[in-house]
Amino acid sequence: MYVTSPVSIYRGAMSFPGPEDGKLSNCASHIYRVEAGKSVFREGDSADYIYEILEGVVRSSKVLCDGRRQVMSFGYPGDILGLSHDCHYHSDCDAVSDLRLRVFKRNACSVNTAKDPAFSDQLLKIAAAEVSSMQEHFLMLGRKSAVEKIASFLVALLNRQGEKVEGHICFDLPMKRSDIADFLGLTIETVSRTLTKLRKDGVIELPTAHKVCVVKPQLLCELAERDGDA
Amino acid sequence: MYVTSPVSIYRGAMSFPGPEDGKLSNCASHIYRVEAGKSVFREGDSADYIYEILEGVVRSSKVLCDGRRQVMSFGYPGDILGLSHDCHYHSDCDAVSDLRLRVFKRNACSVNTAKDPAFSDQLLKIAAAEVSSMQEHFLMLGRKSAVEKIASFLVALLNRQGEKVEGHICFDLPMKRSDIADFLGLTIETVSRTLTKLRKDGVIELPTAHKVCVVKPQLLCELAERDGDA
DNA sequence: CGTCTATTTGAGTTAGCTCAACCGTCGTGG
DNA sequence: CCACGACGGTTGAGCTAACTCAAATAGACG
Repeated sequence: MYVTSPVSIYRGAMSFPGPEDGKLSNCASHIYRVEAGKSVFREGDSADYIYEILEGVVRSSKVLCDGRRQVMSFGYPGDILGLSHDCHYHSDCDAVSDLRLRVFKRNACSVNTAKDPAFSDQLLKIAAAEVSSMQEHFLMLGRKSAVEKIASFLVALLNRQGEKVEGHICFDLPMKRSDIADFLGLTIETVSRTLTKLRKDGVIELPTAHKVCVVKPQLLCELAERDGDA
Repeated sequence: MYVTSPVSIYRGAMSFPGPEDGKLSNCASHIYRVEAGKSVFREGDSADYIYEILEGVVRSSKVLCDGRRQVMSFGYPGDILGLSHDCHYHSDCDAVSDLRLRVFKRNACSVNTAKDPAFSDQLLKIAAAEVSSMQEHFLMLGRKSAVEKIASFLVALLNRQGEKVEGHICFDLPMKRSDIADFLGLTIETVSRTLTKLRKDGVIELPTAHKVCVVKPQLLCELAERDGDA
């Protein structure tokens, strides 16, 4: 019933309806590059900037004191990072791949970056959409099996990133298995085993560990919703 | 490290920093009552109104086609219900107890209820706070044990609702066990067993099934973060 | 070629689930 | 007034999906 993207729309962060570069362009901005593996900002940092992803993939996460981690979202081009209701960021944000970001300076401790009603309204819409998609993620974390979680994740990436390659729909899986595990509330072993199972069942192919080709998209979608046993 | 409220701030919905009645009062509004057990709105309904809870507790949830349910949040007085980025609500919303709501009419399909920049900015702040607190819930759903989940839940209610009663801090638990289970991603049996365990360990008392007295708040907070075995 | 890290695979364990029985409370109707 | 049924909550017993621990394999890089 709800196979809407449980990825990409989950950042620590807000999402644009589409990668419509320039929506925020009425504000002073400049371009910022971040190398894969480096941090964009940390939880608790002064939230001085809002970022729009132009290129690359980011990971937004939180950690418990004992090291357990929850990845909140993966951000893709078009997504917005760094909205906060107070002066500080509320999650860590790291570059999964090399990034190109557009940076907007915030006004002191205001949520908005500028006293521009249209801009504020745009951010509100983004925030409301964000809440809505986070709710999908709740369903996944709380109520889905490992197979359903992995399938849902792949379907989301497929919808966001998929490209036709000789009959199959393929996409990159730039993040590590541990990132996927922490996103779905699983262990790396379970992620690996489940991907292997989907491969053996002929649902997907894994040309490399970071490349997925979906052989049976229909079946994958069904698995995302109900834990079929075929 | 993060024992901030994983409840109440999670509605399908947005939250006020505090129960500051009247913040939205620049808009036409009236009062609406809903009986315990009745629905306020359903997922997919036309999102014509935004609600502020004046009295009572609401449950916001989503269901999968096979009936599995995830409760997103419980809303308490001061919380805002019904924000949407498009024309429809994105979760079901039901009265856990008798409600008194303040109702605001939305303008067509705009997120905002009125062309009022200050109001819009207020909603944005609420939405950003909402996102931030939903992230805490992610950590809980994805990474915490049953004891930690229940303890976190009780701590959140304690912070929001707790009142001193002869030494202990007590509060109501108006929702059913199944609501708690669907909120925490557990079964009713596990919720019941875990509450019993906390009672037997002397952490809490349960005068009735819907009343909690916290005997050892400090210990409860520790359990909320790390699954101690005492 | 060797080292380091990521991933996969295997074997055994367990937290939480399922199924089932039981109990208490409350409202209804004889 | 009491019997009865419905519903919500608790408790028990056994099962299983996912976890933990451990080892093997595969790339990536100097």
